[in-house]
Amino acid sequence: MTRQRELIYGIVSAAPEHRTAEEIYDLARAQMPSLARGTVYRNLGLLVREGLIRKLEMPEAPARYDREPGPHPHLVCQRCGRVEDLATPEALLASIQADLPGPITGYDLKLYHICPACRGSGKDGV
Amino acid sequence: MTRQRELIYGIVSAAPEHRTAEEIYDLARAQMPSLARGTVYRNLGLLVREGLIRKLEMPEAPARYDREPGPHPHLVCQRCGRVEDLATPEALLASIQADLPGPITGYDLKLYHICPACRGSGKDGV
DNA sequence: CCTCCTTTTAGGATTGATTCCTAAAAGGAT
DNA sequence: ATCCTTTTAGGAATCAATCCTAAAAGGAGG
Repeated sequence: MTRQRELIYGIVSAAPEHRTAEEIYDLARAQMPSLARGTVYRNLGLLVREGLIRKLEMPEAPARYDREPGPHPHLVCQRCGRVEDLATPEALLASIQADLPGPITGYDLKLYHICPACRGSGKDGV
Repeated sequence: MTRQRELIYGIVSAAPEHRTAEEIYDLARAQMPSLARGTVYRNLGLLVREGLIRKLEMPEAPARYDREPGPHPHLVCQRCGRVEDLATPEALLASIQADLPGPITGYDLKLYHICPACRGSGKDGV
């Protein structure tokens, strides 16, 4: 485990934020200025493949990384892109699975809303 | 409504396939060889904004377009990328909504599996 | 079927997230 | 310290998607 990978994993696993690769790159460079962008992408991919973190593809926006690798739904703000974790609706998935012929190997459930912060300000935000 | 837009909408709405912009571009050019790729993208975006079709963002792959604009889950093959529509699990969504403070403005549920065709062939496919 | 004005198109350049490439540096046994 | 493997830095390359611009097409009056 190189210092670079440890730093990157530390940033993702330390907080519940779901950051983009670029945000992680900026935070990491504050501690290791020579860190290359490609190294961040490669290590994030590695950590995902090892099952330590999870990658969240976002519509019309860069992917975000979740320190919680297990499957669970996400609540996404349509304005600012902020993401929150939700509890897995076991019953719902079981009932859907019951109607299907083959096994479900994974799922991705995103629920969209306008977060309190964005609802407050009348602005259009990101 | 220009001939180009009618052609593009016709291709998406005619079949239950969930095609990529590139596939739609190829099919459309068979009938109108001068059609530009940018025109396909612009019109697909327009049709989505008008609510006539729906855009499906796919992980690590180009977006696909669904002739059914209403919200519903999708069953996605992890090998070949083929997409099928599923019925909306009203109860599931209602129970999730009940636990949240604000209104859900939309959702995206993808269930992953290996489709029968891909399961059959032992191959690695796309 | 002219005219004028607005919208759309073709074609190609551009963008932006992400991946790939290569020589140099770091790991990490022994 | 040595040797071999893995990883990194830095920058080029990729690719879906968007943007740009001059030319073409709509289309409302007449």
